Order: sequence, then C-alpha cells, then structure tokens
Amino acid sequence: MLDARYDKAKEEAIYRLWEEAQAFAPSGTGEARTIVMPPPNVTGVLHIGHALDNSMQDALIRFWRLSGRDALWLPGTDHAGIATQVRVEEELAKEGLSRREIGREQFLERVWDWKERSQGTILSQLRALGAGPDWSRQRFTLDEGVSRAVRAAFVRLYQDGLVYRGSYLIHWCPSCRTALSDIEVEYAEREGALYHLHYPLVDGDGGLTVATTRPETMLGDTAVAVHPDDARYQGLVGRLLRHPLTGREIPVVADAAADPEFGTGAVKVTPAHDPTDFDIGVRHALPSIPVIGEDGRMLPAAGERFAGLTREDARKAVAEALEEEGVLLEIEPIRHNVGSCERCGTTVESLVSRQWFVRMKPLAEPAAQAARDGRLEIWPERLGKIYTDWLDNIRDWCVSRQIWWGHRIPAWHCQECGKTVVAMEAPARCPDCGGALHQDEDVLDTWFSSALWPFSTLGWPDDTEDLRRYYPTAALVTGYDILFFWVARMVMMGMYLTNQVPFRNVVLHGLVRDSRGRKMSKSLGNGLDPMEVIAEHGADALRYALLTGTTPGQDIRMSQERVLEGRNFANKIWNAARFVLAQEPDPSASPSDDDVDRWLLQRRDAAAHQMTEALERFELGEAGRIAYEFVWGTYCDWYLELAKPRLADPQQRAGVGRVLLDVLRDALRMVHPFMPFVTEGIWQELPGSAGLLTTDRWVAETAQGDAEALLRVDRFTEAVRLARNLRAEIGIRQGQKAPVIVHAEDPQERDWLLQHEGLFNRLAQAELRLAAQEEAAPRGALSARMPGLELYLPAAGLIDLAAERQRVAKEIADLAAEEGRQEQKLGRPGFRERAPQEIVAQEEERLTGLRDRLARARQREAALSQL
RNA sequence: GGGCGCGUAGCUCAGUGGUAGAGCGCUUGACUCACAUUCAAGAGGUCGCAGGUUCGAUACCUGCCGUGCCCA
Repeated sequence: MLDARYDKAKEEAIYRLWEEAQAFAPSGTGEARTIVMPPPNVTGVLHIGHALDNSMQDALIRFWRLSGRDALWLPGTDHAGIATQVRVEEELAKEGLSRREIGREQFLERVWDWKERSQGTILSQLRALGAGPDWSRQRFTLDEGVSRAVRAAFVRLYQDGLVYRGSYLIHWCPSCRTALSDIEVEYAEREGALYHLHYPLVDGDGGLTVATTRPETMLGDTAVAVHPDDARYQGLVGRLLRHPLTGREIPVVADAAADPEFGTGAVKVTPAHDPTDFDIGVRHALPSIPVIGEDGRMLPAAGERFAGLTREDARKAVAEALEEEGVLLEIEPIRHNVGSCERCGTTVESLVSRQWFVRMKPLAEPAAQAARDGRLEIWPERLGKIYTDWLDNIRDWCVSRQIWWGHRIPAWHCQECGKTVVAMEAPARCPDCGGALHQDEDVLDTWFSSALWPFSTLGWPDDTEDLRRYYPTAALVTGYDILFFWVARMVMMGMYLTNQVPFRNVVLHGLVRDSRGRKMSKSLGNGLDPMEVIAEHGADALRYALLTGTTPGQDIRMSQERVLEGRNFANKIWNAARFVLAQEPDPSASPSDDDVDRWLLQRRDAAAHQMTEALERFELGEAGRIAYEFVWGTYCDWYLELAKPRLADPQQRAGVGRVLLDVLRDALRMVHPFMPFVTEGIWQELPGSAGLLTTDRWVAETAQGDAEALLRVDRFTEAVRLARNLRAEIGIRQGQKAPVIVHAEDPQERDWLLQHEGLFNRLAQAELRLAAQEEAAPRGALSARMPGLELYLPAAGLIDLAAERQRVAKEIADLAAEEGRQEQKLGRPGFRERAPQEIVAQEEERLTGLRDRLARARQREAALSQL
C-alpha cells in the first residue's frame, strides 16, 4: 500500500533506478531522433530558464523513447569564455590578485578548478530536475574532441578564405578588455546631450556647426560630412575647416550617411571611433586617428591636455576646452541609444583593432535558404522570418577575444618574417623562412565552438558511427533570445562543414518571467530558484508548471501558484493509483467490457491521439493539458466513480480491476514526459510491471470505434450532472438520496439507463425511477432537460415557491431572448442559401431545442402557479 | 525608423469562421471508506476600440489605442 501522500523525496531513488538500468542510453533501434542539449554555462548554477529548456527536451525525449524511437539526448556544458573568466577574475580580486600577476598558465588552472566545481553543481541540478540525457556521451566545449573540431573548422574556413585577419573598427569592452561581436552589444536608450560645435573655415569667414553626442571623440576628427543633397551646405563641400582644438585642417565631405534631419545636418567624422564614420572614412580615404585606448582612456594622440583621462572625464574636459575657444554653441538634452557590453554592462567603445573575422555572407545564404525551403523548420513559424531577415543582412563576425579562457586560435605567427600559419597542430618552424613561431595570443568567441556543438559532440570531424546515425539531429530546443547568437550560427557552420542542416527542427521557447511579467533577475530578487521549488514541491510539480504554462515561443509567467497546480496533479495521480492498488487488481483477469469501459478506452485513445499530434508539433503545453484533462477529468472524476459500485459486485470486480489497471498504466504513460518521477514511482508498484516505465511503450490505441458507447455514457454523465444540479437547487443535503424521475424519449436509452440504474443512483445520490413512455410530467417537481431526456425531482413542500417562480421566470426570459436571437440568425438574408447544410440543420435543431425548453419552462411556470 | 508579439472571467493564460474554456481566486454545501494537495454545485466575460470581408467575426483584413520585445 502506498502512503496517503506522494513523497517527493522518492525522486532521488527513482533517478538512480534509471541510471542503473542505463535507461537514458539510446535503444539503437527505430528511427533515430537526437537532441543535443544547449550546454549550460559553467558560470554558476541552473536557473529557471534552464529548467524550462531542459524540461522541454526531456519531455520530448521521453515521449520519443516511449513511442519507439531511437532517442538520444546528448548532454554537455559550455566553458562560456568571457562570463567565466570574469567570475574567476572577481574571485582573484578578492585575494588581491589579478590574472596578469599570476600568468596565463596559473590562471587557467584556477578556471579549470572553478569549472569542475560549477559543472558538478549543474549536473546534479539537471538530475534533480529529472532530466535524463545519455550521460555516457557527456561533452564539454573545451574537451579534447570538441577542441579538435574547433581547430578543424577554423583551419578549413581559413583555407577556404572564410576566415581572415585584419584591422577594422570593432566593438570593444574597456572593462573586459576584449573585442566583441556585433550582437554582444546591447543598445538601450539613455539620457544624453547633443553638443553643437562650431568648426571654422580655414579660408574665409564662417564655418560649420556640427552636432555630436560624443564630443571627446572630436579629438580624432578627420572630416566633417554633410548630405550631398543638403542645400544648406552645397558651397562648403570640398573646403577645409580648422579643427578647433588641434588645429588640424579637415575637409568637408559629401556623404549620404549624414542625416540632414539630425542635429544641424552636419556631422563630425571620427573614423577611428564610430562605425558610420569608419565607413565614411573608407569612402573618402580619410585618415584615422585613434584617440581612445583599450582601457577606455584617452591616448597621447588626443593631446597633452586630455591624454590619460577616462572617456567620461575627457567629455567634460573637451567641453570645457571648447567653451574656452568659444565654439561650444549649445548643449541640448537628448535621449539616444548607447551600446553596452552584454556581459558587464560597460559602455562599449568602437575602435580599430586587428582581429580575426569570419566572412558570413557565403555561410548565411544556404542557412537562410534551408529555412525557406523547409529543410529547417522553425517553431513557431513567425520566428523563422526573424531568422532569415537577420541572415539576409548579416555582417562579418569578429571571432577573436583578448581573453585566456577558451579555444586558443590555431594560428602561429613567425617572429622573423611575420608570416601567419593556420594549422591543426603547432608547426615547428616558419615554412617560409624557418624562423621561430609563436601562437596567436587570442582565443575564439565562445559561440564559435557552440556553433559546432550539434556535430562536434557526435565526433566530427571524424566520420564516426554516432555521427552517421544520430546526425542531423531531430530538434534543437532553446530560447528565442539566442536565435542569432547560437541557432543561426549552428545552421551556418553545420551546413558548411557537414553539408547538412544540423537539426531539422528549431523549437523556440520564451523567457521565464515573474508573476508580474518582469524578467527574472538576480538584481531584482524576483528569480525563482528551481532548486528551491524542487525542494519544496518536487521536480514533477515544477516541470508540469513550466511545460503547461507555455505556448510555443511565448514568454511564460511563473509563480508559486502554478507550481501548486502541478503538485496537486501529482497528488491526484498518486491517489488514483492508491485506489487502484487497494483493489488488488489482477493483471491477468479479462477486462470488463461494459459500455462505460468502452467509453473510457475511447476517451483514452482520443487523448493519446491528440497528445501524439501535439507533441509531434512540439506543442508541449497543449499535450500536457490533454493529459491533465484525461487523467483528472475522465479517469478520476468519472471512471473511478463508475468503477466503485461495480467493484463491489463480485461478478464484475476482476474485470473492472483489470480496466482500472490497464488505463492507469496508460495514464502514467501520458503523464510521464511531464512528470517522470511520480509516474515511474507508481509504475514500479503496479502488479505485473516489467521493467521501467521510461523504457516502456507509448499508449496503444486499441478501442474499437464504438460511437454508441461514447454517446450513451456522455449522455449518462450529462444526466447525472443535471440530477446533481437539481439536488443542489433545493438544497438537499449531501448523503441524502433524492427521488429522481427520468423520462427518456428513446426506448433504447430507457433500457440502457435501467441497466445502469445503480451507477446513476450512486453518482447522483438518487433513487431513480424511469417514467413510462406516456406518463405525464409530475406536478410540483423541479425539472431539467437535455435533448431527448427529462429529469424530475418531486419536491412538493420542499421548494421555496417564490424563489422557484422567480428562477423559472428568469429562465423563460433568457430562453425567450435566446430564441429571438436564434430566429434572427436563421432568418438572416442569405443564411439558408449560403451556409453549409449541416450548419443550417444544426442551427434549426438548436432553435427547436430552445423552443422546446421554453415550452417546458412555461409549463413549469403554469404548474407552479397552481401550487 | 522598420519588424514582431500580446490585449479573452477578479488574476494567470488556453482556444476556435457557426452555442466562449482551464487553473487559481470567489460563493454555497460536504472531513462521502484514493485524494480537503479533495469532492459536488454556482456566480462571473458586449473576447481592447472602430471600420471592412462574410449568410455569419472573439477568430480573417485594415486602422487606432494600450503594452512588451527584437532590429537599425
């Protein structure tokens, strides 16, 4: 016998059961379906977003495995270059150390230590969540195999001319001291100011007024640009201006990048520190003068007065200097976009730097094409357009990072002749001059290795058995927030390096927000710690809340209440199982075959069928809701109650027990992907269970189509509801039987009800009497009806006459209004001609029904008035 | 500036070209021998606003309002 309440403490033991049985290993037979886990960063702990992401994957994998697929879920973790390095540097700083002090080698040792600790935490958290990936294939982005794949990819791209090194304007984080790719910069609107500066003409009077939000960069100005069509400045193009602080002579150039609407329509051009200006500089062959360094401080080129100042201080100092010169005309407050480092929030700087880049256009085209022609399906579909739009407008990807934690770029520079060699392994000497080589100091963007993840984890670049069997993968499940960072890049790399899409489906989910719709974050303190939730309510409850609270691609609001729904559901299943077990059902008995049994099986088949369809469309929320409705609404609320009186009958007991047991198993199968622990826990207790639920089979749809049983029992349950309704209306106490007279128009239904009288009486707490066909409606009785069936509850003396008259009057008014609307609908011009036949028939039937009910209500009104 | 999402019961959200749904909350009753983490009954909604398409729109189209996000 099970305890009265499901104990979440059992989860650990159940997980051990799975691991010991190697239940998570792919079966090796059936259609191969792979999910490669988006590797959690080894920066810390699992958050609620990971819980959602991994619950989804686990649910899909468990469903696939149950339905006979060769399901592989490949786990791993990510080294998360900048993020992890920043954490370890913080740790060092607490000891008063810096990474430069201890050196590259020692620093990396520290990071590996950190990685081991953090990874251990994360992996145990995944287990607590019930995630069941094939741990034997676990990978880490810096392990030998993946590292080799990274080198192979880099070398191949380099040889094909898709990787190049050069000096370009890049985003730079002065705090992390590294280059960033375009998408690692986040833009947000901030309060700023538009400084209006006057640049005088070298020859003659007058000059130009430019507007800028970054006056400190003016020290590196090498031109002023105006729009070619801007009539105001036609005469000035080609003339020289004198730089108000440096005295440098700079030209006025005509360039379409100057927006006549913004500020004064004239912009200063600083090619060394602004992306737009960089392009203008290229178009007009302007010199580029860097004035801000990698530490965010002004360089000597900025002039003695400013060198060494931070960007912020320099802004003030430059404004002062300009003021002194009398060329600062105005400071206008303005809100504008400022870019900051995704990792640390520091305002990014644009500066010219020698970096490694990946040429994206040739990679992006096939990746976009794959989505357009359906080789790659993105769920929900609308996000596919965002994906292709991004690829269509892609820019080259800066992949080198000036940090230590990551894949060191496999490039060696000759100290003698400067030649660069890119190779899988370190070459001994320079192939050109025989000089000594040293490896490039930089490491690759973390996303570079992530981009190879779906195949590097399966053994690429080797042609392994795993790669042949499990690649391309079936689905990639992740948040829409890393569609560009990760998904698009995996497709590009996958298609280029393996000639195949890395996954056939991209399943995108939303972000987890708090109950007020805010992003969960540490600083807000509104984060829900998945481990706390699991400790309190169990992993099943958390998973259920996450999985059913979501519609594809939509953000999900999480709250404690949602988790309680899951906890209650787990408890419900547990107790249903407790009941079934208490009957000591015999798994070898032959199943009962009454209409109520057939009804249950058909309901089960429908639920399983709908679930299968929803799951194949990756609609996990929908599937979970179907399971809930079947288990709670159909199996527990109705079938279990229908079973109770039948179990008391020795003739029926064994057969009903068998159906209870069989369908309980099916219920467990349906719920298992959502709540693996409680379902497996129950499965283990059931008589006749062989092996584990998780490696068992999905629901077999076995019911013979029996529309009649379905209809009969549906009508029966409806009749029970009506009877309960009547009881409640006159306040008959619970436990007290109420006499109910039923008048069934159809003699067959009358017979059916007669046969199932006991069930009716039990469920409706009634004493049923079936009226003879010609019998008149009893006087002084409450009545209710459904098509073809009337119920009466004789209540003379029990009814509050005044209240009942009022109630009936309201019913009549409502029905009359409804009848009017219905008549109008049917009488609408064109309706009968244009609407489909079955709709017309249906609407007519509805009107007939309404009129019928109205007539009955009026009869009742008349009857009441006679009392 | 461009694009996208959302607006349905008090709250959180499903959903559908033909009678509007769930969970929680609320009201009433019941500690009924699986479960009070429960059971039964009930109240509660001009489906954001305005046009249009249609025999028929909460659903499809357009515009607007509110709100959130992405890209520039």
